[in-house]
Amino acid sequence: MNAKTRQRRPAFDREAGVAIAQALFHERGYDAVSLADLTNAMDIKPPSFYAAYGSKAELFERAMLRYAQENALPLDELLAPDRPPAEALPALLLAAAEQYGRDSVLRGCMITEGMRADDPAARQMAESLASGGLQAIRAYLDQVHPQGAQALADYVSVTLRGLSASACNGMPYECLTQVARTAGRFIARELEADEPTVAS
Amino acid sequence: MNAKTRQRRPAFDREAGVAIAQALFHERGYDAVSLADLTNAMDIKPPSFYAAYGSKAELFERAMLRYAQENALPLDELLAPDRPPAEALPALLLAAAEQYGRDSVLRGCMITEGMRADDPAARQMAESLASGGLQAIRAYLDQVHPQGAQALADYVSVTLRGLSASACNGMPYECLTQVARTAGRFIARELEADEPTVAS
DNA sequence: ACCTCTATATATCGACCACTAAATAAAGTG
DNA sequence: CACTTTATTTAGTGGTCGATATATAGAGGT
Repeated sequence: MNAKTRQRRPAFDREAGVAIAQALFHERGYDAVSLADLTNAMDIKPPSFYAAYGSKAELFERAMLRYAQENALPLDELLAPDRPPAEALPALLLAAAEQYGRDSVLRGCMITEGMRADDPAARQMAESLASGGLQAIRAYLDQVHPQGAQALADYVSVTLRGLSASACNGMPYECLTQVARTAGRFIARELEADEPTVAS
Repeated sequence: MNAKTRQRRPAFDREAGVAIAQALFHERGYDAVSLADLTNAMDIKPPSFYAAYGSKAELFERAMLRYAQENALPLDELLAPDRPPAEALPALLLAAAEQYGRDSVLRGCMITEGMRADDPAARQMAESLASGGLQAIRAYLDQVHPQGAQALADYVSVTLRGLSASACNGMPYECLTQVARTAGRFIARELEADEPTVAS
């Protein structure tokens, strides 16, 4: 028999596959990454893919969770309750802009952009993850700036979305950070207008 | 022969088809609207579609042009050269927020969101159309506020993108307009800090 | 009435989509 | 070693994608 017998690779690293998927989904978005893209990048066949991850949407969720653990902004530190909002919010915006524009290929916030997927399941996963961050901002502002907390949180949310979308469309790093500094300066000025001096 | 002979409708209204396509593309985005969606909504068959519009991407361009003519913000009036930027830019942001959140189904800016299409041709068409609006903002600021015109234009651009993306993801009308007013107030405060009184 | 031209209808096209049934090679277990 | 389990392989599923070849029905001119 000169017919070459079927060969089989050893089991592939599932966590490494999640990392590969994370990069692909972040770079192109959920809908633009096909199963063939994923299996080619991981060098596996579709049945191995489904045995390991269940479905494209489930892998997307694992990839977003991995992104959140590795790349999410340290909201606990940025929005520490003892930090004044006139300092914390500008720092948050600047940190976001720096991360969104740092890498030339992985641009914007993977979770924010994941909320625009055409697939409803993938979109809800992203929205669920994103709501956690927004709630953290809201909770921080409820503590340190109760009057107008919702309005400020909404302003920050819209600005973060604009930064992520602009980063995805190629706005350069310096431009993103300058916009973030501008918005941060605006916020600080607004807050200092309300409370020029500390109470105690 | 009892076989029913093939029937043929009279020629369909091509401009009405563009209007239908405009609504579909605006509501769901370029990639999420299929040929079958378009031909079903127009009540025509694919060959009629291609005879009339050439391709899905060409129809998307016609739909965006129609959107620009009908729904685009009146930048000429909003950014009239004799209007002070502390008044014009807040008005621009508020007008955008009102339009992006007015309709419950046609949300956000069709052109801004079109820039996120997976199809490169469709994306470039949208980017080309959007650059016109950004250039108008930039040209206005070069005239009325030459120092820091680019930074202000970038800030406005990012805010507009954030408003459009937030509108698409369901942020309510009142929330969008409040954020726009907040950003407008920030801009006005910044400009009045630079030029507290008029020179002449 | 006859012919011409255009736009329609039928019926696909090949490519790609996410996903899977059946067979088999490797790894684990006694 | 023999046996079971697990994960891989090959080879496909049915469906949808954007786009089209061919035939024919209608409109208009003469």
